[in-house]
Amino acid sequence: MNKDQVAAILSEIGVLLELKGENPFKTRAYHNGARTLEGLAEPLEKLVADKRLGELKGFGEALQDKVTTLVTTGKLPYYEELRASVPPGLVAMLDLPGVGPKKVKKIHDELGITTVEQLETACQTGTIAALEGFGEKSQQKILEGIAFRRQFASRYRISDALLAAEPILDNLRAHPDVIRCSTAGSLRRWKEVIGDIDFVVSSKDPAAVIEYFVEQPGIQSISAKGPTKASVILEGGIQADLRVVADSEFSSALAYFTGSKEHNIVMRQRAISRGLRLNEYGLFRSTEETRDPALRIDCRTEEDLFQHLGLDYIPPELREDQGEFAAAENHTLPRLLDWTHLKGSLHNHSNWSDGRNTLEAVAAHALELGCAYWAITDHSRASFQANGLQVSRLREQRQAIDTLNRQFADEGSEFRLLAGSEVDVLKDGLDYPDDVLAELEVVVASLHVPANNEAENTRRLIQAAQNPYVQMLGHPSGRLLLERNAYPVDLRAVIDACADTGTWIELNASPYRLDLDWRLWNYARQKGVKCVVNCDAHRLEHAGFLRLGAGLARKGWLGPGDVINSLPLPALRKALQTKRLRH
DNA sequence: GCCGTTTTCGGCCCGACTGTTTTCAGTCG
Repeated sequence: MNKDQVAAILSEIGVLLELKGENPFKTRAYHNGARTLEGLAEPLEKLVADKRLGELKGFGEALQDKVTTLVTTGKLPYYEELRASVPPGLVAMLDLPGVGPKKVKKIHDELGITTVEQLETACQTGTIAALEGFGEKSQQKILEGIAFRRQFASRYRISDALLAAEPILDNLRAHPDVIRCSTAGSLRRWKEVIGDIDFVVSSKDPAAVIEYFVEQPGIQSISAKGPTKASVILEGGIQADLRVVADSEFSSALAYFTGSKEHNIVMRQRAISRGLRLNEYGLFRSTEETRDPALRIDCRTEEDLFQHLGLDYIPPELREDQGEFAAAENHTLPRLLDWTHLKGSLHNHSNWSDGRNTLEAVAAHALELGCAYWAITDHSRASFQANGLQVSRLREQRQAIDTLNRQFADEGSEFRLLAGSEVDVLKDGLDYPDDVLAELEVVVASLHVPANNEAENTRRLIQAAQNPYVQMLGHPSGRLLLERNAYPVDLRAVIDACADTGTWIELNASPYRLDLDWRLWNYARQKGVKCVVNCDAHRLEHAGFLRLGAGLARKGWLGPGDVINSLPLPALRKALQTKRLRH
């Protein structure tokens, strides 16, 4: 068993003990142990073999024994017994908002409820509201939480869809009978959440391609298989549809299956107004329903298709009927950001707070990716749960960063870490005083504990934007895709305040966030507010989120000129100073 | 369950929110 597997089990033991009402310091010992293992620099097997587990902070006799057993035998009787003694439904209840271990325990102990379904029934009959410590509102909130989960049962974050789709696309592309192929649908439009994956392929031998498709690795079941289309369910539950067409039909099929529905309606209307007809089989010189090849206008590519309808090429990300037609007619579509324009990320964590990796490892990884800079913005002190930095540790970290940067300079490297903070936006202001913020190169202000009140949250974010040392607001809506809605906040008012104060807004590129939402970026751009595409990286591989964030920036009509971290380091340093110099 | 001694057990434990309370418990980040 490797360290991640062992850490997951320690963490689960912690959760199970919480549900049993164990001493909270004991449960925390397990959670702490899990986190220590996750951040381990050397192989856990070696540590166990050398009997050096006791050197780890927080590893006493009990944890050393349990981890040693897990690593050497792959099993732990204590864990298995514990797990058997707690109904799995209780663990699932913990995912509901406002429901923690104490409440689950009460629901279980007093009502004998062991599943989420039973809990739902108990809410509907008013049994939960009658429990001591609960009331109408908690009962309602639990019901809403259950409904929310059900509503998103077959929705997937774009990162998961890309991970499933790209290997299949690569395989299709390599197949000898495939002429052209692409993803389509919401995935190609780069929606943050998708329902299913669509592929469009052109081929002279559709049957061969269909056969090949349904035999791809990672397919759980085949739901439909015909001469030109097939549907499968992938492991993980995502449905994937393949449509095979003749190569002459490829551009119109691709446009048709890419959508959006609203975009396609306007496209067809434009065709009709020109005495043409557009459908998935082509663009035809007729207003009648037809597939007659003699009437088809030759459109080899989507570019041709748009051109025949009097439009510049509209990138798939913009096909939402959100103003792209007017811009394509007037030749004012923006030149969109490409993820290779990005030179680094300005909001990231290290193991000084809740990140997994050391400063050295983070810097080495960013350098290897070809970044010019990478900001370290660990949590501020109020984020206690994330091991937020007291001022003294913040200054200590700054020294460590300076030391690393001197090494880069000595080696002749242009790469630099930037010293910063993700400072909490608290009820009465920021978590560090201005003189401390002034010492930092990069300050991201984030609201982690919102009020249940739109005006109040809006006020706090605007106040944060007004601080001269805050260059940008982090994940301004607080949403977690498919998990939690945004907190109530008037984002247009916040954007206006950022425009007034010269504050940037983050496009948090974590697949759970993708926040600020793409729907608001065009508004922000028109107001002159700059975007920063940030990874919010907590481990090395999160640097890959830059690609996701760039996709969503494109969807928000942003070009390289709108995105601060497309600037090279000297220009970036200057931009970081702009707001401060005004004071 | 761990730590650090005051060498045998007490302390560990931020800040803010909601909802259920009438001064606080539970939850969350």
